[in-house]
Amino acid sequence: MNDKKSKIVQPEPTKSELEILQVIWQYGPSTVRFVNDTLNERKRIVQYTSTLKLMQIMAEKKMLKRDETNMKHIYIAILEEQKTKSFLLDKFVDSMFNGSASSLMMQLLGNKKASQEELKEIKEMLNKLDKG
Amino acid sequence: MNDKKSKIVQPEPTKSELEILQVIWQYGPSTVRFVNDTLNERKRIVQYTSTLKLMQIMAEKKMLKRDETNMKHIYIAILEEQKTKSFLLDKFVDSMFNGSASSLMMQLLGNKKASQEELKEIKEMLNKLDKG
DNA sequence: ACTTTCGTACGAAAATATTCCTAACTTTGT
DNA sequence: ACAAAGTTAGGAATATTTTCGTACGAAAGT
Repeated sequence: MNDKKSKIVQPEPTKSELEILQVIWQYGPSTVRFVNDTLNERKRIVQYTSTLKLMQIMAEKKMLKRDETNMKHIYIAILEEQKTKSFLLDKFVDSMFNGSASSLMMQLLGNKKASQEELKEIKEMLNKLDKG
Repeated sequence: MNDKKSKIVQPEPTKSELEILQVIWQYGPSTVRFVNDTLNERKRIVQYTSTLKLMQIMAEKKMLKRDETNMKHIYIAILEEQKTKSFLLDKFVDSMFNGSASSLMMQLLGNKKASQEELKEIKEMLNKLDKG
């Protein structure tokens, strides 16, 4: 085993890093300017250089990679949306609901978050799983 | 309006605070010693005084209150388990799945976390909701 | 050509969260 | 009575995350 670190670990994005990832996942490869504007619109006011810094750090951490061919660097997500969300959801379920998906559902169904609409969707989803 | 701050906000426990809350939620009012031992068993090594300090801070923040009648202070959860978990789940769904409970379910069902057993439970749960 | 705007790099400050050392007091065991 | 072990208080050190100021170069507008 020659590698210093042979274990590949899912890096765990911080809250702010996640916000940035969400933007890039949604819109694809983006400039700092675009990400920063989007964050300011939908989240909160933050200086351009703060977003820049964070995205640079994320590139170091290999969460993003960047295309430097042009002056305006383009940042591309390395962390995959599905894998990352699945990983974080797992951790969340583990720590909050002792690993029980159904406990989480319980909680969710007791929430206003789960509307009639969604309940229907969820049921359909389950039925599909059955048949498949 | 006489209050300095009339808005009641759900305090958001940090990761470590959450670990402590979990123990107290599970076992009820506890001493620092008990919480620390439990954390060391199931989570990770941490000095007694670290746990103590954290629990003191949590008391200041009104996440816990303490009974000081005896030398061994007893810490009691003020944050309610259901409310807190529901609140955090909400935030999680909002930030990760754009508020969509069914998206989260999707993800969950694609996980090994949702076993056959659990799928069954979840379905029963949904059926009960229908009839009720 | 000049000025203004926009971009990156870099370091440092600020804010937050976590850990633990030391001191002083209490209880327990011998 | 004394030593050992357990307890809290408080401050400080450390670690982590987040924010932003400053410098400087590139591009765009006039």
